Amino acid sequence: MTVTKPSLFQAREFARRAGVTVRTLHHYDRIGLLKPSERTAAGHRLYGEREIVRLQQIVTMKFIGFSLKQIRCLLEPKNQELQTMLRLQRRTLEEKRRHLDAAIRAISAAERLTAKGRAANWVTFQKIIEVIQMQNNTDWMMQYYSEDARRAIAERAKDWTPELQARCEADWAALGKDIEAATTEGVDPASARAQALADRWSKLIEGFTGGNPAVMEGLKKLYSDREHWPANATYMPRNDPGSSEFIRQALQHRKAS
Amino acid sequence: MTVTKPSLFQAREFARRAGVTVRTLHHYDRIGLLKPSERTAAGHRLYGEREIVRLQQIVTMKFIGFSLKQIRCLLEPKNQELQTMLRLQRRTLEEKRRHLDAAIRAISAAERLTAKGRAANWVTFQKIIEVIQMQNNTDWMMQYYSEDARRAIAERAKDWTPELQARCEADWAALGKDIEAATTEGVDPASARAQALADRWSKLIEGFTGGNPAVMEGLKKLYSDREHWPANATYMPRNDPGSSEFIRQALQHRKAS
DNA sequence: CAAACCGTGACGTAGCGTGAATGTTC
DNA sequence: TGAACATTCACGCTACGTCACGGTTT
Repeated sequence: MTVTKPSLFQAREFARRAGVTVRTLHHYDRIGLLKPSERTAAGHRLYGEREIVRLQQIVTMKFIGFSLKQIRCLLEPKNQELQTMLRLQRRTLEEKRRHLDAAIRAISAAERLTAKGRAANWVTFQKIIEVIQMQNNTDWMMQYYSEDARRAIAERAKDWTPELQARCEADWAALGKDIEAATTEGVDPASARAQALADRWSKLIEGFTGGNPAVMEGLKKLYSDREHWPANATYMPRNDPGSSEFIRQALQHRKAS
Repeated sequence: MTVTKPSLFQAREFARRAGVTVRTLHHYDRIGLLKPSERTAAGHRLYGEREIVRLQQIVTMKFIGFSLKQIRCLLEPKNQELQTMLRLQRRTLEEKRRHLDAAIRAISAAERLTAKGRAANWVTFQKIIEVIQMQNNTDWMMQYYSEDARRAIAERAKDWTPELQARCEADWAALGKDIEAATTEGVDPASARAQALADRWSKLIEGFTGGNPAVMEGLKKLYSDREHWPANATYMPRNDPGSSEFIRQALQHRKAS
């Protein structure tokens, strides 16, 4: 009769089979995630078939991005909430991906700018990130918009290509830089140069609002409620009140004329 | 005459402006990334305008995903390789995003399977990840394909939608599961059931090769060179030689008939 | 006997969070 | 004088990598 082969593996071979290191096995042993089925007299670890399966499961869940603690929990036989955890984990990963995308877009924009312009400019770079962060926090910003405004924004978002987005980001960045230069040089808000800047500003704003008064209303509310912005919102010109004040004055002069 | 305002900030206020915590400032101080411009007699930190700029730069680069060590290096005035670092960092982030995408796809596929099937099945899950990992390591696998084969693969990749991909992943997963069941039950490779499995197998293979002999040649080389697969390649049935052996035999029987 | 394996510590990593114990400023 | 600041330790966390030192297997 055929004897069921015990098929025990030493650490090295066992680790190779699953694509992990021996140190990893030690670690999993210590934290109680995966213990050898037995030990030799000298204390060498021996793993069996069941351990192979378990290790594969562990590797699988690591790929999904679960922490070892979560994995230990999920592998308990009584545990039935894998479905729930999968959903949650997917949300988490999607969140991370949004951040990654934003970072990549920021770098790309910066590369384009430094490529055609001169040396890398920090202010420009930060402006870009402000804009991207803003786009990223769309959900939070929406609370400032009325129903009408939201519909209008959603409508315009439909034909909003990545190229358009990049273009827009670069424009805002360049404008921010120029305004900052103007303020530090002490340019008069009534001067022609300031008026040109104000023009570019309102053009860009219009590009976002689409001329819709409801959207502009929301935008105004958003900006005047500065003190309620989330603490981590470094992405708006709160650190540079000079620029927005400058634009405000320039716009007033334009209206007056 | 107007005196230039010193505008010094205490830790709390300074941190709030940049959206970081006081502890973070302590940390940056200790590792020499950002030191206060001065201290009060009691040792309280005081930060000036220049530090504001620097902190913003730090936050910006953190957003991009640079490590504090890299940031410290990049912020040295003599440093001129920002361009290079940006390019590298983008590559890194894109790599991470690929992994994230793969993980998300894996979860989605698993969710679909567990939704219509019964409880979550680990074997199925792992099969999915094998396939996804395989897709992910396209670059490495390409070395096994001839010029012709690569062109053919690239051609077919053009109309390769995510839906198709998901469908394909699920099919492979299901097939892998069924084969495993058959082997453990000791099904005869010559039996009708085994032939059905072999049929499904070759259909899926054909779906990838498109019937192109060059592609099939490469695939064969790839699979026969098992010992040179990267150590971390848990994504191929190396741990389950039984299944592939079973299919090999079943296919031979089919040829013979 | 030598090579190749095994074991157990124990420290290092990144970027802070979170106290604890204590002094300073308004 | 009390509240709200500030300071410096110092341990905790993730998932192992990387020695160091010494025993075991073949």
